[in-house]
Amino acid sequence: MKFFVDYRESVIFPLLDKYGVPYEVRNLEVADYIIDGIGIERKTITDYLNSLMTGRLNNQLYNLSYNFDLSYLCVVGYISEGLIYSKISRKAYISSLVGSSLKRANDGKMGQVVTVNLETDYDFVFFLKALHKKLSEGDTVRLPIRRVKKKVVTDYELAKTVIMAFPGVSEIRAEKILKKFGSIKKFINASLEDLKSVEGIGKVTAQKIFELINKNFGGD
Amino acid sequence: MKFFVDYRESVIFPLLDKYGVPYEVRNLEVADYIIDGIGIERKTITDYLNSLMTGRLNNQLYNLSYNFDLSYLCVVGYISEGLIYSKISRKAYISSLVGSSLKRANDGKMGQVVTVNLETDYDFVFFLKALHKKLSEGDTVRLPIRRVKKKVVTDYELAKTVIMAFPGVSEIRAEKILKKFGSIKKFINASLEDLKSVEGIGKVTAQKIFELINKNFGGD
DNA sequence: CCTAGAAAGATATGA
DNA sequence: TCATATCTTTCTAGG
Repeated sequence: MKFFVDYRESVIFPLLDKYGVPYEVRNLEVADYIIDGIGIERKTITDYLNSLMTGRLNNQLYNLSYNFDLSYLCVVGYISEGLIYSKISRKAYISSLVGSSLKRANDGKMGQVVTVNLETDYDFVFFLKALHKKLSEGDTVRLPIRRVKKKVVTDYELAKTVIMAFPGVSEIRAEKILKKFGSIKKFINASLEDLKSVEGIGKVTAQKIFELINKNFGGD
Repeated sequence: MKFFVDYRESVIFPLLDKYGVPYEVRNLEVADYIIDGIGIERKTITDYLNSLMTGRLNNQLYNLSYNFDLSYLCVVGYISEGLIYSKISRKAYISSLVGSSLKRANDGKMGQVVTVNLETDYDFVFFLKALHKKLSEGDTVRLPIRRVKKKVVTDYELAKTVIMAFPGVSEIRAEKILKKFGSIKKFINASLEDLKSVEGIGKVTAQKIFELINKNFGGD
């Protein structure tokens, strides 16, 4: 997965190198970093407070929101320290946190900007690394499988776990499925009608399950 | 505008009084505070790190996301200080920030959870006040909250998750299985020989998987 | 959330 | 086919 860094972020390059984050330098227009369509803007706390004062922050948030479905505004530094040397009040800073998360275009269709406070540039690089890793793994989203904790796991529990891995199926439905079809194989080979006939599974869930079972991802 | 506070948040009551935020005490199920349909959960940094360790944080984030289009997880305290007295590594903490912002339901339709770090309970109360004020003013266009356009969870990921639910199969093997068979259905209907022929799956694992797939647990 | 290390199993080799 | 050694992956426990 490509990880683009704006050439002006040269202070961060050595840290990226040090912590083994592979990147490509570019001249980026709207953000300092882009990973997989997600924009990241890095600001020191001083920068942040200044932009807040001049009103430039609003524009930048708008740009991020306009250009990315999801973007991060990473504020690097210790808040209290930054506030000491700034004319901005603590109150105004906190209000800005509220404002940035609520702000939207009138059509409500713009992207979410998430403001993150990180203490140091090291933290920031770890943040980038974690983001890069998560996105590469596609792990952002996989639902946790509720594995059975006990040491001795029965086949019945294992089968249930497999069935619970389908979207929209939790323990109760899994039990009903297993009761109705008897085995994983029979469940997988069930028709859409059969799936719908399970108590607690409606047509939407049935459809989703059915599609997932049959969907082809290539293969030999 | 109604501002509901859970009765367990009594430590915050005096501060709310002091700073003139009008509220009503309730027994709230899914959040500590609710303003205009927005849920707010307050956690000390210690709580946050503990929940992270036990995995409870995931459930709580899920609940927030499930119940509110927009919700805030407010972490109160100094991160560095919290980390000193915790078994969680700094890296783990930062990764958790990434994770929480990316977490979604598999259809991408759930609410956005915004994690905010605030240094003190005073800051937290200012945060509430600012939020209450902004929402009362209605100067922010809030709804509809953006829905993620593309599926955040691909079907491929879901299929992988299902396959990973089998004992002895984790990410690497799941990918190889999906690559070889192409779909869940073909995998489930594979012969023992076919299973064994997947790279990384020997006769022991193949046998276990095969038996689990075909084992009958009764059924109608 | 991460990391480390144990445990389990896969694969390669040689007889 | 089996025994052995080495390597990979999974999975759990601990931080």
